[in-house]
Amino acid sequence: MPSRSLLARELSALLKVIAHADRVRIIEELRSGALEVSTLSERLALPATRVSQHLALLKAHRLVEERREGRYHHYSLAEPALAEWLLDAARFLDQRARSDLAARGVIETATRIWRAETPDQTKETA
Amino acid sequence: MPSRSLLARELSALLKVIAHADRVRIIEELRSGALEVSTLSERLALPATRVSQHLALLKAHRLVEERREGRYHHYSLAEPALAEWLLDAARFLDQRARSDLAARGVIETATRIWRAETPDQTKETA
DNA sequence: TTCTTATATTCAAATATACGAGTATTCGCA
DNA sequence: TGCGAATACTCGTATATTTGAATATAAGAA
Repeated sequence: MPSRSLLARELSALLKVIAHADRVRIIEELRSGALEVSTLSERLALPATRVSQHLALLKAHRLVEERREGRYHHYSLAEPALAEWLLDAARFLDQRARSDLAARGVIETATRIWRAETPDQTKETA
Repeated sequence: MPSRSLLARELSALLKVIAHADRVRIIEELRSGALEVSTLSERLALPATRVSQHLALLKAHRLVEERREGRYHHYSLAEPALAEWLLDAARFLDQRARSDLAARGVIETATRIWRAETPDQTKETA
């Protein structure tokens, strides 16, 4: 029954792609729609090169899609639900981290913002 | 506003812990209750040493809990919902992998089994 | 065409992770 | 007490990932 371990391998590969602070932030930022590399670079305070590299990886795994328009490349989530699923993982954070973040209201705020900013995104899985 | 990037770091750290085929399988196996290292070792066809190492990592991040009983150490998911959340990620797998797995019915079967085997687990977090 | 901006690619060094082998530790039993 | 089984820990090595710097491409403006 290698199909089970196959699924495990696919899932772990997927998680590996997302498991980077920069990429998590990129997915966060893309929750409400497409953005260019330069915009992401500003918002996240990261060099554009780095953002570009992360986006290339995310794109290679079909987590984001690229739409070129002139010299700007717009990136968007292939599955907007990904952002919600990801934030949902906050449930499983270590208690210390969770209470720390909860104290600052980060998770709650993020949840509210994400849900508010992506009202219909979940439906249109185009 | 470093709280956002703090959340991203915590989430990525969490994903990093799960992002290994062996550990995904361990989480799968633990979905229906506690198991010993030796049982996991058999079921997954992995050396016990390796299983033990993975469990130590999962435990360090409070994803699993240990209950010692004699010389057997029973491990269980700290949050049984983790297994469901993880399987849910199959939605975001690359289309190629997804259709391959779908053709074999792996995801559907797994979903059914997992849901069926974990009816009340969500409540008894002991 | 030349210049400028936006994004990609390549390379090498630093860092992190995975792995097995060997060695502890802990427990139950005699 | 001593032995064997179950699990944990500590290494060194192999491999993978991350990173910035440098270079390359692509598109619009002059």
